[in-house]
Amino acid sequence: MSHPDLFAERKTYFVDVILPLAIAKTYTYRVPFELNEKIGIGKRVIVQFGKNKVYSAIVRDIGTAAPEKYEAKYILDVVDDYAIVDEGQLKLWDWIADYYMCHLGEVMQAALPAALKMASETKIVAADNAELDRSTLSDKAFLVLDALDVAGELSVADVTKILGQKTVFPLLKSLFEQGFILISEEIKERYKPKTKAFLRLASTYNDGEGLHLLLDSLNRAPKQQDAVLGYIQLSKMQEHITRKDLMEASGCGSSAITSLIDKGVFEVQEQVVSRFQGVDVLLTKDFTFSEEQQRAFEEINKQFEEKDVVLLHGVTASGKTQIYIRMIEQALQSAKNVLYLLPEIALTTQITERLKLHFGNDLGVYHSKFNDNERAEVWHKVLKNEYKVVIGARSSIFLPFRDLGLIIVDEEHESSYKQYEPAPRYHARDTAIYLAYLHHAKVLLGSATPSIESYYNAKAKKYGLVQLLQRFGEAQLPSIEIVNIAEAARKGEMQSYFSKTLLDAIGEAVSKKEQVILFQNRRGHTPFVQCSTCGYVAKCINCDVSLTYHKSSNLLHCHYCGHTENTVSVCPACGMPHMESKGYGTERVEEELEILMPDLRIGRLDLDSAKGKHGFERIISAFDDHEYDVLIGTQMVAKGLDFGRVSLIGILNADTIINFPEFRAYERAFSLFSQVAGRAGRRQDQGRVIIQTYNPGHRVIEQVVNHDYEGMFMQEVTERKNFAYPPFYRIIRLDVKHPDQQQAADSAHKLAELLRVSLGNRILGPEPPLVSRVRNHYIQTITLKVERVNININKVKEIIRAALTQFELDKQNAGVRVVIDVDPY
DNA sequence: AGCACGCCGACT
DNA sequence: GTCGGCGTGCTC
Repeated sequence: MSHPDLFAERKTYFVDVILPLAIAKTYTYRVPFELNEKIGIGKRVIVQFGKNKVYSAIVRDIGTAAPEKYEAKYILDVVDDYAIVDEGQLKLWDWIADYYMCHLGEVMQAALPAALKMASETKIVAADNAELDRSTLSDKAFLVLDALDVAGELSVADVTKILGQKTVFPLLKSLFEQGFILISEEIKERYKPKTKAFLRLASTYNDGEGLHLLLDSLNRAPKQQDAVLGYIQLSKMQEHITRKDLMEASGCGSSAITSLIDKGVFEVQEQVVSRFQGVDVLLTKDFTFSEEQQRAFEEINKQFEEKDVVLLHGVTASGKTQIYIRMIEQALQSAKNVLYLLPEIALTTQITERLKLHFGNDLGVYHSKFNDNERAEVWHKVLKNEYKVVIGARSSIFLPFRDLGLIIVDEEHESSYKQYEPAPRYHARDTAIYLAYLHHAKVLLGSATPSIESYYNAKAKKYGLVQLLQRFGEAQLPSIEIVNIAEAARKGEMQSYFSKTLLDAIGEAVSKKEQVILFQNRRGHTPFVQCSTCGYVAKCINCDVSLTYHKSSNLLHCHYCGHTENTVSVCPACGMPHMESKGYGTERVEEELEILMPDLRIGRLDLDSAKGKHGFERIISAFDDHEYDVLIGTQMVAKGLDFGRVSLIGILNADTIINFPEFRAYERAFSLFSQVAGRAGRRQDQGRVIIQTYNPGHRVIEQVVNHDYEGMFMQEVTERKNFAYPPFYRIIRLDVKHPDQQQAADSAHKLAELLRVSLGNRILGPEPPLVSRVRNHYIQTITLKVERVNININKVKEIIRAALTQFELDKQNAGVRVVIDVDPY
């Protein structure tokens, strides 16, 4: 039977696709007739690109005009039955590529979890799912699984060979979705989540009849009967029943239960349980607002009537989280979805647990410590609108939201919202504001120490502003004391890196069974080793930085490229055996404190100790369980963690942070110290903070002591205005990189001149950055400062693009890489 | 990003 | 004489 009208309708379609590559253009492919029905914007298609590379690309546009200058290749297949990104998301991608001056393909790379980006070199492995039924599978699927059993791991290209066909993605996709295979990324997990074994009655006995039969059959085992009856009783009251629960409730012993498990009456189910159960007393499911919170909540809503963005400036422990929860509930009531953004590091902790308590299965969590299969799963659930609320880190702005009503950006000032490497170098807070605009949603920014930009926008009435300047309940602001290190040393009151004041305070706190956090923003043992005879400093062979000694590995580490080398006792430059350790990182602080106070139980939290999927949580929960008296850490300890028993915070050396040569140094120091200080005394007692410094009179120190955010802000604003920094100017940074120092300098110079033609003295540099060589590439930085008013930033970007095109045309700049960072942090 | 094509040095 | 170094340009 033929359908003539259908044939008459047969059109040839061409699709523009986004490839997951750093390429400027989209590429046009031809759609074979048999795929006409399946094609759609936002679906993945399999295309060959170049000689023998196959990618999954995203359809961006569909048209009917054939390209004139070349013969379009056919798309090989359509992977998806439904679009995995919608047009709104594609608009967001466009915006990011345009605003942050990168390629669409790079945005796609950042946006999609790897499991949705299958390419020919992607590895697949068999899932650990022996009980899955293979009998319904097609011959081809069977063949793939068989091969996997033998080889353990296959690349997509291998599968192509095995099957002798080009289009394997739909098959792999269906195997992935049925749980037969995993897309290999991080399947190895070092630390298992905490699980508990629960009992469940086998499903055959779940109905009345089955149960009767069971009880009859247990006639001669009264204890087992009791156990089953006890289970039935318990299951009416609680969802999860442990062996222990059942033994207590039914009065029967362990052996009766074991027999029942052996008989298959009970099934044992391992369930992941939270490590943070019952930590929080402030936040039970039905909390009541303080008057202050109620006022803030109402105020936010009022501001939202006029403003799309509201900044909630609330001191630490003022109860912002409760307000967020109310805001979320409110959005859900109007059937809107919510995105709650947090910095990566704060996310792995208590807040997630609290929100879980509140929103249960309506809550999705998304961050980089999830392996890729988990991320793909969240993606699909968001797509199907199964989550009402998503809590996530930076990259969760890319999830395929349906109908966002509210985006919360918590810890709005956090620099980790900005992605450095690789492109897209986007700022999740700023991107979230655009995302909200696309959804006609509202944005609530929250911070105890707002970024200068956001606070400025609030003061300028661009954003709404709501302040919450009292701590919740009884909690008081901590008292902050300053110790002048130079003076203490003169009086002989310094032992190693600790003043007498600090040591006494530690002793006192610990004797009261309270806990202490010590803050030293440097990891490793010794930041550099130097020869005391000739001044030689051990440096990285690839980068222009000193090597940090790590005691745990007994190696010198480069924190920029990861290079390590052996330690030396004899100076390689002058041959004298006078290599000395200079400075101190967290490892050394730990070591010294152990010597001074041997009875202390000391934990350490830094990038090194928090490695692995659950490394961070392991340390945090150990500290929370009071397995340590003291936690020594880098800025990781500052991020949104609440510990009820911490009464003392020590900042060992404030000066390294304050004196960091960067225009945001004071702002950062202020917020970092305030955040760290905020960890002290979150309950009734006033916490105590001790800051050791060589500059006790420094204005930032004084502002921290006086909790004077406003003062810090006013002074910063004045300086930023005088020296042409944000929020008054935009900054675009261009890093010119080349393995040869002279080449990097020459090319950077040329590029700067090209830019100056139109942009004049808005162009600064080139000059070598703080670390002028990384991974054997020399760097020259050109900085562009553009007024916020009266200048069309898009024109400026056009000028930059034109200059870059011209720059690349010049053969003398061959091999030079230019990295653009818009709004660098 | 990958990969082929292409033009100059140390080897069978 | 060739194998192979990675510089340059293209991929629908």
